[in-house]
Amino acid sequence: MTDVRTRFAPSPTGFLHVGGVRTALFAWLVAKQAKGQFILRIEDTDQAREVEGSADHLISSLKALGITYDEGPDIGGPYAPYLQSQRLDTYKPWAQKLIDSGRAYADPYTPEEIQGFRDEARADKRAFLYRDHRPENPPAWDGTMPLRFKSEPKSYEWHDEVMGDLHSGPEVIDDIILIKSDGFPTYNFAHIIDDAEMKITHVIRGQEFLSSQPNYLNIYEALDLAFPIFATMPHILGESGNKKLGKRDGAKDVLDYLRDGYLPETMINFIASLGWNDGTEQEIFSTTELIEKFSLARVQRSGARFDEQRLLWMNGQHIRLLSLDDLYERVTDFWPESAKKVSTESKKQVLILVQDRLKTLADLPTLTDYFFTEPTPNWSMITDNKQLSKLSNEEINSFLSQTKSALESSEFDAESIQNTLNSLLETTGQKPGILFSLIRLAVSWAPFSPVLNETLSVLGKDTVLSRLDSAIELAK
RNA sequence: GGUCCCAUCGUCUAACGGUUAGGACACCAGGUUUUCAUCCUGGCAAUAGGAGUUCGAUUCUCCUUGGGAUCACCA
Repeated sequence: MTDVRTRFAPSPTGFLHVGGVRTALFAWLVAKQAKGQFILRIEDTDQAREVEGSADHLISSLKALGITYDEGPDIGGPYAPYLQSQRLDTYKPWAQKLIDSGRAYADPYTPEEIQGFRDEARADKRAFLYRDHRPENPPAWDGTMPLRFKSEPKSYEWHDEVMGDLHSGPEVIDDIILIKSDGFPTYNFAHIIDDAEMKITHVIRGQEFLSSQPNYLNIYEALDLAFPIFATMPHILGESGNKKLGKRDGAKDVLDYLRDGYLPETMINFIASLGWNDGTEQEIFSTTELIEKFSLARVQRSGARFDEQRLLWMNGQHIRLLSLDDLYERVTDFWPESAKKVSTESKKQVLILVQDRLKTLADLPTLTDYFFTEPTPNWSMITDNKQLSKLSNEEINSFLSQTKSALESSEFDAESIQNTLNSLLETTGQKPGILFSLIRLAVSWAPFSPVLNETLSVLGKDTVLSRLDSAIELAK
């Protein structure tokens, strides 16, 4: 068994979105599982569509997600270069081979003439095939005209690791362009050569290439190349509508998800589970588990919709799995302004309390701001509360005052506070839902906060007492 | 339009031809002698339609319908 070698071969036409990530991820998983190699190759043969800087952007996106490659444009490898625009000399002999064997010829038509043929076919309600207009005596190819493949129309049956057994008829085989008049090869030609040269074993790509697959098979044969293993991924659909997720339909840059506080392992887990599962009821997978358990055969054939709600839930799950130190590392850029000068120790104490509540790292400020700075009282949080709104200001004043004096004489570790709070319930005769909600708001004025006794303990006695004072003032 | 691919709860999905069609997200209702976005329990909710094969079809076959992809000197 030869080494498994898979590749991700994007064109540098913009940012990397979840659809692209999935293709890359699955190819990566196949390679990792087999202890083979994963290669990044940039398909930049269309200078017109190229977007400045997107190759670098692609590279940093893969790195940020932890999808590491063994060979690539920035790190080189045995089959360098990995930028197609730098491989022009590689394609020439292969093109020549086809010319010599009579399987490629110069296309003498102007684009307008071809468009004319196309319109004609359309008017006749039949499919346009270039080979119907194949010139009888094409001129010698001098590089200024497109080089066309001279196809041999036939039926094919082939196997696809994801889609199963596929077939096609001769009517889909045509004389496609191998080399454009600008001297660059088309994707259709270049990827076949590169995959062969780079000894790629598995060609994993999106569904949009399925209909040109028979043409590729025809070229492999003309070139006398063995077929690699094919795997066609179904598309990821946009949130609304059934369209393939693309940049036009609001597909987001994966780096944006990371900036929004999603963990790389969440993105990996989520994207993998879009169209794949291991047959058990497990939902949360570490990247290591994914490498171990992934299989192309279990990839769904139908498209999957991208569901941000599920992504959000999954991110919370992954955040909870992190060790405190790891989490602390990752939230470095997410603390509120007010926490900037606070010690690591204090921030970690706060982090322990909120780890269970974070859904994205970006939730950190709203969840923790009041630990580091004086919160702005918002009395409507009391009047809008179903239970608290029934209390009169006198009652509020009284409850808070009793709380204050009880806490004044209490030790301030979480357990002592809990005892103090519990006896407070007895002396005031209030339900926890009312008394504790009141205390919570008085010290935090936040919509959500962690367990009360621990929150108070971390805030510290002085802060708690002074905030209770302020609230008592407000209730007067 | 031609060709190809696809079709289970709203969404992601599970189910050697034999299951009360399972799980997860979301939603709803309870619970956790403490709020809450955590956690726990429960509920709602699906095999697109029609034939056929079979003792028995979500599963196999065909038709219909629906969705998608592709028909570039883009990838």
